[in-house]
Amino acid sequence: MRARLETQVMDERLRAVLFAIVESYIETVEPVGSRTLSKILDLGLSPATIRNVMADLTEQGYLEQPHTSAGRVPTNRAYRFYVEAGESRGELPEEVQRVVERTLSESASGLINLLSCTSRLLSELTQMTGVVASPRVSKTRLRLIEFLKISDTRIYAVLITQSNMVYHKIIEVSEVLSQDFLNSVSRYLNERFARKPLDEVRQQVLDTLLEGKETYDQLLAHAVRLSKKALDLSDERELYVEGISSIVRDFADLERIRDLLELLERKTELVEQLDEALQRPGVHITIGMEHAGRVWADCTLVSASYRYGNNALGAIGVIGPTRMNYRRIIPIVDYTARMLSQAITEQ
Amino acid sequence: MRARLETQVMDERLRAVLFAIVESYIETVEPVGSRTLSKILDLGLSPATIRNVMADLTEQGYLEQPHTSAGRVPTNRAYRFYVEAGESRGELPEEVQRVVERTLSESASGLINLLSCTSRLLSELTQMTGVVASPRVSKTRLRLIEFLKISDTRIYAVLITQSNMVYHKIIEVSEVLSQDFLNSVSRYLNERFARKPLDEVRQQVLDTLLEGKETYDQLLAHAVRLSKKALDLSDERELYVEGISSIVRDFADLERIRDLLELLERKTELVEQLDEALQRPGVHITIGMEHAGRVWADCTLVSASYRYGNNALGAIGVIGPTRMNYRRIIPIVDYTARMLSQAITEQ
DNA sequence: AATTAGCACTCTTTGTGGGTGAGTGCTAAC
DNA sequence: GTTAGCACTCACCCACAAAGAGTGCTAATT
Repeated sequence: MRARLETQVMDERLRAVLFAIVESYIETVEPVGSRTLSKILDLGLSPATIRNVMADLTEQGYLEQPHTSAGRVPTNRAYRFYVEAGESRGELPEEVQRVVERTLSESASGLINLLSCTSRLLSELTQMTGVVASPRVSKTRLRLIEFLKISDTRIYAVLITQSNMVYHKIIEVSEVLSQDFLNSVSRYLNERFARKPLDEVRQQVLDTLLEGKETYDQLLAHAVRLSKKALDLSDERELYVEGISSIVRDFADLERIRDLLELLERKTELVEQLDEALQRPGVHITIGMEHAGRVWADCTLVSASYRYGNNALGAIGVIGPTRMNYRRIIPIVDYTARMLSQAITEQ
Repeated sequence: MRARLETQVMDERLRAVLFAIVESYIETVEPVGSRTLSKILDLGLSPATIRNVMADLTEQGYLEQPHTSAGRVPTNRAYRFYVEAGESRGELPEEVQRVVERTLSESASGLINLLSCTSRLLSELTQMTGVVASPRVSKTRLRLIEFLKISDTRIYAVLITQSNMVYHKIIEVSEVLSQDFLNSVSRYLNERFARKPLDEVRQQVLDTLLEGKETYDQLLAHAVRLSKKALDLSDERELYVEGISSIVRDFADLERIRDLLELLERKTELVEQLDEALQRPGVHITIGMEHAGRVWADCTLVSASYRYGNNALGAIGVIGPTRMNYRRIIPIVDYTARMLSQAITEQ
C-alpha cells in the first residue's frame, strides 16, 4: 500500500495524478480517463500505469466512478486536499484588483450600499453566486446615538456604529418630550456609552433599569427608556445575495436547484455558515456544505471576513459547485474582503 | 362563422367551453380533450359537438394544439378573455383576510419593513413569486428633514416622507457648522417645504441656487447646499422579491428558469412593468409579459398599487405561469394591496 | 519489481422499429 | 344542428442492437 497523501513523505506521483484529475475535471466537467490523463501528465507513463495509480486513489477515497465504464471524478476529499495543498491559490491579476478597488471606492455612501455593491461585485467577477452578511449588531461599537422629535408622540432614533452602520427607527412615546430635552438625553448617552459594544450598552441599560436607579432622575429615566427602545434592534442579519441565476447554469438537477434557491432565500442558515469565517482571518473554504441536517454535498462556499480595524464584523462569500475554479475564485474572495475592510475602516 | 367572443351578443356555448378548458388546464396542466370536456360541461353534448366548438375557438385564436393528436391548450388571448370576463374574481376567504391583516399589522415598524413583509406574505399566500416595488422617491411628500452633526466634517441628513419612508445619508462638508446652526437650517427647510413632493422641493432648491439668491444669506446658502446633497437620492427603486424557488416548480425549461431569475435580479424592468399598475386603482393583469424586447410569453404578472391616501406610491405583484389560478390569486393581490395602503396611511 | 500491451468485460449512449393510446377531423346518418 | 363512426396522426413507451469509452486483470517486457 502506498503512503497516504496526508503523510509528509508522500508519493509525488499520486499527488500529480490527483491534481491533474481535479484540474481536468474542473475544466471539462467530464469524468477523467486514464488515456487522457496519460497525455496531460506527460510523464511518459502509459494509461495502464496511470490506471494503477487511479485505483489506489480510489481506494483511499479521493476518486469515484460514476459507473464502471466511466473515468474518475474527484471526491470532496480530493478537493479538500487540493485546496489545502495550496495548489489552488493563484495571484489575482492586476486588472481585476483595479476593478475591485474602483467598484468599492465608487460605491455610494453608507455601509449597506457598500455591502450590496460587494455582493454584486463578487457575483460578477466569479460568475457565481455572491453573498454578503451584514455586521453582527451586538458586537459593533457605538459611535453616536441621537433622538429627533417628529411629533408629540413620535421620536426618530438614530444610532450610528463605529463602522458607520446606521440603525434607525421610530419610537412611540406617551409623554411629550421637547427636542432640547432629547438633546440632553442623547448627550448623556453618548458620553456614557460611546465606543462601547452595543451588547454591553444594552446590558448596562437593562442593569440600570433593574437596579431602579432611575426612579428619581428625570433625565436618567427617559434616557434609559428611550435607549432601551432604540437598542431593541433585532439581531437578524441581512444577507445580500447576487447572481442567483448562475446556479441554473452550474447545477443540472431541478431538485438541487430548488433546494439551493430555498437555502438562499431562508438566509439564516447561510449566515451561520458564513460566520464560521469570522474565527480567523483569511479565506475559509467549506467543501461539501453541510448544515442543519441538510447536505449540500456538491456545493462549496468560499468565504472571508471583513473587519473594522481588528474587529471582525461579518463575512462575504461565493457559492458554487465543488468543481469550481479554486485557483481563480479564492484570490477574488480574499482580495475583495481585504479591500472591503479597508473601505469600511477608512470611510 | 360564429359571433366573436368579444361582441356583446356572444355564443354562450363558446364561452362555456372556453372557460371549462381554461379552468381544467389551470387545474391539471394537461391539454384538454373533447371527451374530458364533454364530461366536465355536462350539457348533454357529445365529444363530436364539442370538437366543432373547439375548432371554432382554435380558428379564433383562443386555443392551440401542442401537436395534432393532443388536446387543446388555452392561448394568452384565452386567458386575457377569461380574466376580463371577471370569471376569475373570487372572494377571498375570511381566514386569509385575517392572515393578511395580522401579518401587516404585526410587522416591525418602518415602511421598508412593511414592504419586505408584504412580499413574503404574497409569496406565502400564493405559493408563487411575490414582488414589491418601493415608492417613487420624487412623487412622495416631505414630512421632515433634519441634520445631525456627527463630526466636524460630517453631517447625518435624515429625511422622512409623509408615507414614513426614511431616507438618510452622511454628507461630507468642508466648513464646520454647529448643531445649533444645523437646527435653524432644518427649521427653515421644514417650514418652507413640508408637505411638498420631493421633486418639487428639489426643483425649488436648484432654482434658488441658479438665481443666486443665497449669496448674501449665510443660512440660506447652507440650507440650499445641504438640502441639495440630502435630496440627491438616487431615483433607483428597491424591489423586494420573495419566493423565487417556486419558479423552479412552475417552469420546466432550464433556459426559461434562468431567464426569469435574471429578470428578477435585474429588477429595473420589473419595476417599470409594475409601475403600469399605478395608473389606476384595482388589480392590473399582464398576461404574456413583454418588456424591453424580451418576451416572457408564458408568464403573468398580477399587480396592484399601494397608496398613501390618494397618492399612488408603488406597486405590489405576483409573478407566475400564465396558467396560474386567477380565481385564487387575484383576490389575494387585491386585498393585500388595500391592506398595505391602509397600514401605510394609518401608521 | 515496476511497467505495459493486450484483451475481455461493463455500462452508458444512441438509434431503430413496432405497438399503444389519446385525440383529432371528416363524413354520413340522425 | 347533432352525433356516431372511422381513418389518421403523433407522442410515448419499450425492447433491442450497435457503438464507444473506460476499466480491471493477466501475462509479457524491461
